Amino acid sequence: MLTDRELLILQAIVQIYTSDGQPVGSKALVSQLPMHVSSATIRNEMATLEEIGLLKKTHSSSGRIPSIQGYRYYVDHLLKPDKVQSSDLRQIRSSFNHQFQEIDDIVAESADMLSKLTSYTAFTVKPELKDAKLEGFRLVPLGNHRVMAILVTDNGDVQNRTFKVPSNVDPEALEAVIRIINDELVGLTLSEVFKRLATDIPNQIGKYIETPEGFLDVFEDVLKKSATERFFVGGQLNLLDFSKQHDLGAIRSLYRLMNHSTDLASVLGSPDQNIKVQIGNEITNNLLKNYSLITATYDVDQHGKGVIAVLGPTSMPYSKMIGLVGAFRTELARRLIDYYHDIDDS
Amino acid sequence: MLTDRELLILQAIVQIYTSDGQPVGSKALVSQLPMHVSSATIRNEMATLEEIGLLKKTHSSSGRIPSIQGYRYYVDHLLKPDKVQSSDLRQIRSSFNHQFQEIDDIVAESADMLSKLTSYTAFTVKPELKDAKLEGFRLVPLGNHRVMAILVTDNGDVQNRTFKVPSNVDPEALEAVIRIINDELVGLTLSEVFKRLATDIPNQIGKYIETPEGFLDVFEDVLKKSATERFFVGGQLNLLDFSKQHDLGAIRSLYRLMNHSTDLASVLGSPDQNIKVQIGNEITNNLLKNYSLITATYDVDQHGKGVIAVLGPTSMPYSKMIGLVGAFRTELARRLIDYYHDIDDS
DNA sequence: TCTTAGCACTCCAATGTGCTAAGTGCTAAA
DNA sequence: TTTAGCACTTAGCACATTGGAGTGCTAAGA
Repeated sequence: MLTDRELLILQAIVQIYTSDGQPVGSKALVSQLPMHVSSATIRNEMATLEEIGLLKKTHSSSGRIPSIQGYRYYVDHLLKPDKVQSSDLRQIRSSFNHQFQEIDDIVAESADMLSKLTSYTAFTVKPELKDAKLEGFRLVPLGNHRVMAILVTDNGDVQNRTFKVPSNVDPEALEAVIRIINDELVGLTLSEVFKRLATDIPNQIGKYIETPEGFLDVFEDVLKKSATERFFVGGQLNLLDFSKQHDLGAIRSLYRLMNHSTDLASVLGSPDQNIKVQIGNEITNNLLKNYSLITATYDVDQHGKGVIAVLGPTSMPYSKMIGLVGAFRTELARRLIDYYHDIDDS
Repeated sequence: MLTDRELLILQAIVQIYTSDGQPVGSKALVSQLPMHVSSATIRNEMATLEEIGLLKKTHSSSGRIPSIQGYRYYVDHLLKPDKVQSSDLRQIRSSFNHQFQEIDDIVAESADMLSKLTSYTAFTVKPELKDAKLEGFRLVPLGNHRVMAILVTDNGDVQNRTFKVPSNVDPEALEAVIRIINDELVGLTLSEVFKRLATDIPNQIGKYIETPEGFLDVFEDVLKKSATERFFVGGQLNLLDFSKQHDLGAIRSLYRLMNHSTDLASVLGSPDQNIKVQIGNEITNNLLKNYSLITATYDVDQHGKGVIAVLGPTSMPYSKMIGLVGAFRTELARRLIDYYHDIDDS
């Protein structure tokens, strides 16, 4: 069990180190602490904190910096989120103050905004579609045997994809197929749609089209697209600033990671209600073991839940960041609820 | 006028420097030249070449490196394009050997491929659409007063955008508008379409919709999208490798440049038939004054012309790069002609 | 007149040295 | 338990030293 003074020292070291990046020595710390003790005393306390594993040194005579466990302890027990600066709040609100035509625009804009506010790299994930219902499916002939497939879900998402149909498929058959899909699939949730596509639908369609597989591929493609295109990244370049390692190979892999939606999905993980802080090697992905990740869900009522996240150095100012992420997610949720409100009512 | 020996020396220096990156000294050069002369002779020749402005030193007692003019002279008079390696050619062809559904996929893939082959940053630009004709325009109602506008041009390009219509617009009015557009605009070139949109079309539409401006905006948006989304970039991260300057600000601006289509348009310039090499400050954009840019057009017959480009260090191996770019553009053109062939015939 | 060996000179890059500032651990006294 | 004092460690910086690769110049030879 830690004494009050040890807690104070740990807290001070985390705060100082995360704000100026320099290891904290005993003398410097004396002036920053509320009570008056000598530097020697601090040294002793530091030594015990190091023994416990909450602090470490960069070299044998250096000041102390928090270890992963030190950050962990700080985040779990000592931190209280900063109130977000009113200028930041104003900036968020004004950037949300546009007329957006599509959700994607809002969520993409959010990633940029969040990265600007934090000066780290930010991720945003659209509200999950799993429970969304298929609201409409259209095939629009574009001439020359090309067709655009459009899929609309009840939470306003629109996906499309063009493809070619074999020249032996006649327009009436296509009409019939659309009718089947509209009759059988519209109104179901997307996961149910997937199930049906794997079971009875191919047979029904097979009556009209000789090789239904190709056609179903298109349908699945569009569905998959709406699953994979949920991820947005902002401030990718900021990584260059806060990533001290100048190992180009590592940075390159990171960029690849950030642009690969399935990898991102596994990193951002399954949303729970709280703001989650993962520090260093606590992050599942090995590439990120020298960074910290703050994730939070946002809740758009009946339209599902999405995720926002900030990736920065382990030495980030956690209290500020957590405050910011917390404020941002409520603003984003509010904006999206507005958006859906407009759609539903019009 | 340069003597044969001076030419040989210039050529050798460019080749050595572009392959190993080290300034070339007189002694090292002796062993690389076909004839036998002493290092002192080389030194004399180098001095005159420096006087003319084709070589320069990095410091007073360093070996020589080519100046911008030196590269220029080399590229204009001494270089002959390398034959492209058969492994590279195989790689290009195999990557083109897929079934692509959209031109964009082919052109985007090209940018990646070209950057991989060169290990520099590559740009590809879709064939120009200016003379393309509007082949079809559709408005597809998606429910909840949302509509998707789809625009098809005769060279196979498909653009789309969803938007909301005011709730006081009734479906029949929309039908009427589509009919007007199909009757009046389909078949015209895009530039003619733009003209009509600025003149008489608003009046005609005004009969059916109270505020035609919003609607026309959408139309223009879609047209603009097809103009701005012509640019693809591959291997952006390679910039980190070959850009020796570790000035993060500069790199950041470069990334911004690469993702800003109008800036890119001005950098890549107007295509002419030859492969064009711009070296250092010959490039119009100041940010690129420490790089070299190789641009080439590719010709897809009646479907227009596009551009490919490679951005690398001024000390790039020009003969290899020019050979590669030359081969690549013919392969790309061939692949696109195939693509259009499939569309037109089906 | 062109080429070449020889030599003095220049500069970079690597290495080593010395110093300082900031830090530590330990000990003994308060 | 706290503190002052002291010996010790290390990073970081400024500075000097050195070796090597290169140059330009000169004078002699072809």
